[in-house]
Amino acid sequence: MNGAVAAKRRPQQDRARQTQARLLDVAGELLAEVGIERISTNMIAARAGLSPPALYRYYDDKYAVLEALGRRLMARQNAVLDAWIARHGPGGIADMAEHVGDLLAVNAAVTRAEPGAVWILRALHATPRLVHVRLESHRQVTDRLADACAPHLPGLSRDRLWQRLRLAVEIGFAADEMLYEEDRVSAMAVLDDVAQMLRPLMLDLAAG
Amino acid sequence: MNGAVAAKRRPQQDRARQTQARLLDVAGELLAEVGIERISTNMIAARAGLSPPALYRYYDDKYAVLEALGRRLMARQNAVLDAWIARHGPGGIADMAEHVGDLLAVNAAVTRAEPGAVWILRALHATPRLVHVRLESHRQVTDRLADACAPHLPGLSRDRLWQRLRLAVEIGFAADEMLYEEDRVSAMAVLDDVAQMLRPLMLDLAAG
DNA sequence: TGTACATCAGTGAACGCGCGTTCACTGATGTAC
DNA sequence: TGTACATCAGTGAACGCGCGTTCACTGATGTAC
Repeated sequence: MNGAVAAKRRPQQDRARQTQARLLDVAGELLAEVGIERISTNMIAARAGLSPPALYRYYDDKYAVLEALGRRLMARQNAVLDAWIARHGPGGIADMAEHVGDLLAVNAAVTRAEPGAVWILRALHATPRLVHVRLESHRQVTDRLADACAPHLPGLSRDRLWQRLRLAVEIGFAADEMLYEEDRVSAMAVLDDVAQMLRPLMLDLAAG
Repeated sequence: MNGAVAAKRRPQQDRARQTQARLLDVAGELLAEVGIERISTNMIAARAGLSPPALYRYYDDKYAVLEALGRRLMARQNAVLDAWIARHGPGGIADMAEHVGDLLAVNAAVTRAEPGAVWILRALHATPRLVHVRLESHRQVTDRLADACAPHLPGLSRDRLWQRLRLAVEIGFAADEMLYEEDRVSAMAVLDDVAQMLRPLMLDLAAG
């Protein structure tokens, strides 16, 4: 009477864990090289040095691979977000507003480090069966920021706070993504400008 | 000795022009329904009530269809931009900054009117062979805005102006796109907030 | 330390399917007289 | 107004290919004694 369908079992051996991670690394590379509408399970397996069926030991189907890839990237983004909140959350809205540029910078660093990161985000965005992953992640980021801000804004409705931060999150990610295709702008200048724009949006919450 | 490869000849009859437009309409619908990695030329032709080879009378290949679809949407966006510039450009930076909300609103209206508009934009974004279309369009929008602003900002370097506006353009489109997947925010509130953020960014140009 | 055995990781070969595209063709439309 | 003819719009059938996925299997690793 244990578990109904029970997804995939987690790998037991070290070799397997490496293989599983390699599949994601390779999928990221391939997304960047050929895009979401050309990538295939056979391609991913081949590049990872595996035969096609091996992939199915780790993922239920093609979409499960891409979803796992997206979730891994977003978990890394969440980790730097948590670190930032731990450092600046206690200092209140003013402290967070002042250091919003740092958050953009560390997030950009995560994206830069992951192979094909920007193509992962775009693929999730452009695939109906996967949009929910990105959406959930952005909402989760917004939730965490709202949790960090709310204690310092006793008079403000949670809903209004959330909506403002949601927009800020979207803008932060959009600016980061833009840097990967637009080479006519300076990365530093853009991140500075975005920080400058988001600061009043946050401080405004405290004022209003 | 006329033209080398010469792309596709433009259709001569009315019937043909309607067919060509219908192919794009249908492609937009299908992008929204099945996404970039499931859409196919056979699918597009079938939904348009045509046999597969008919599509090739109008477009060289699958990517040409999607590119044409993207360009048609962007031409419509450019049209409302031009109207806005014609109305508010002569009034100077202050007038434009004040009415930036109108621009966001009419642009959002264009997106809303086109079937699958948001999926078109995402598909362009996620397909290596098509990214250049979106990039060119955003740059063109930025150019036009820079042309409108430059006469009122004699002291400012064109490059700095352009980079600022480029960011504003990206943010405007990102906010518009967000509205289609995030139902926890109010469209009006978001567009208002974005307008409020972009206003100082523009006025700042005049001041600095 | 050696070995028998259980479990885990990965393979070779194959499947049915729909893809993008081309060919030689037919039916529809427009034009000249 | 009628008709012969040129051009344009769309079709039926087929192609080779790589897709996602499954099957029954083999080789690698870990464990108990």
